[in-house]
Amino acid sequence: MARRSDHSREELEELALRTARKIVESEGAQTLTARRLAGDIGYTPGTLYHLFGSMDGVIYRINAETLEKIKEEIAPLHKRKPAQDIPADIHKMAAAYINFAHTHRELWLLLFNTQSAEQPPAWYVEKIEESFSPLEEVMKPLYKKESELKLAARALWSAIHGICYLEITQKGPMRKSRQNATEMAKYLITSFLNGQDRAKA
Amino acid sequence: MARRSDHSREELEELALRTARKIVESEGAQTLTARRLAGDIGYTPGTLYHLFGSMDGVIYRINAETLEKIKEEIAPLHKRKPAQDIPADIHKMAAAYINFAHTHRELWLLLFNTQSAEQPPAWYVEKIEESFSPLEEVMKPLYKKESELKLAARALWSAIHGICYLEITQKGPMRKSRQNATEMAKYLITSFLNGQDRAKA
DNA sequence: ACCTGAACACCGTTCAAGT
DNA sequence: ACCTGAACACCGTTCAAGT
Repeated sequence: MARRSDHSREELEELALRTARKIVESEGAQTLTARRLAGDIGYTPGTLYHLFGSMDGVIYRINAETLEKIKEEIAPLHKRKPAQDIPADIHKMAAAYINFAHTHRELWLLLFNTQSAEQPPAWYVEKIEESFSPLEEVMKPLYKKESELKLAARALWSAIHGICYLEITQKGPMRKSRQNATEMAKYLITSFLNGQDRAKA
Repeated sequence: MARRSDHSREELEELALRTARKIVESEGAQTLTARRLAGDIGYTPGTLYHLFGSMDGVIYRINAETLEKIKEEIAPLHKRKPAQDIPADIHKMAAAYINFAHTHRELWLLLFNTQSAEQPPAWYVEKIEESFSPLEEVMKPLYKKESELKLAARALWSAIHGICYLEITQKGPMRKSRQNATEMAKYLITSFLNGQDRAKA
């Protein structure tokens, strides 16, 4: 059995989170249990509670990392230097989001398809808002009013997410095919942006 | 203890499903367990496996009922007699959907926020497709090509669902307020339909 | 044939006791 | 202070045995 001298608290937390993420990625969210995780890192369940407070605490930490990764995948697609093609940037972001959900299916499901008993901590809610900011930034030039920007960006983001979610979970009316979610998102974004141009004209 | 003479198989199934739905509605999906449900109807867990095969089997049956209810709430909002105001019908359907999710929160979460180990049975997949048909029907006059109708209807439905889902689960970037999901859906639908008109013109 | 009841192999979580 | 290990109160599921 491992002893406290083996790792500092920080090292132990990192080891636990890395191992937990590996379990989820390779065997799904269902197999991430306190006993399994503790066993894999050579400690007992009690240690996890000492470090993270609860299993939900572990999950929030993993999900925060996943949100960070999503943001990293999406943010660079906003090229601000040359003459901006905003619709193209939005299309790229949506495609990157859908692609992330497919390539990191289990982590993405842990993020969106898990219900925890606890209320999410404030730092986690903040992470959610951050992960979403790149789209709002790209869309900024399209709106004069801050309130309309927020409404439009959130509505569009939720829409893209919904298309992705129903495809991945197979809980909506659509066939199993990766092409479809991307295609739907493309169609939706194009129509949405067209409609907004028109409303302004 | 109850005996087989007390109920026919059909009666017993109905009793179990009615009781299960009541448990979910009043105490959430988490409290629906085999032992709890069996206890509430005066039988043992084994009986539930005899009737439904598994707890997932029970959940699919409840979810099928919920899909039926959703369809019932949404279908009548399509008034086909007078001069049709298709956008108005779509707005009403979205509002009804979002309203259902709020008034039947726990049943709606059981439908969309639960991951089962089993593959959904064919009759359940059929139910999903059916529940979604009213929107496709309303949108039909807007499209010449069947394939575009399908793409547009599914994209829009998924989008509305996504807006609703992220509000209810609080997993997306938005504040807690019922007004917001409805408002976002309104904005999205209006822009989407505007954009499609324009693409056709 | 229908249903039980006990068992199997697990859960999340807590906390006195050890080092 | 850190971690254990045992306990508490549960899970879903199976299946021989009873009626």
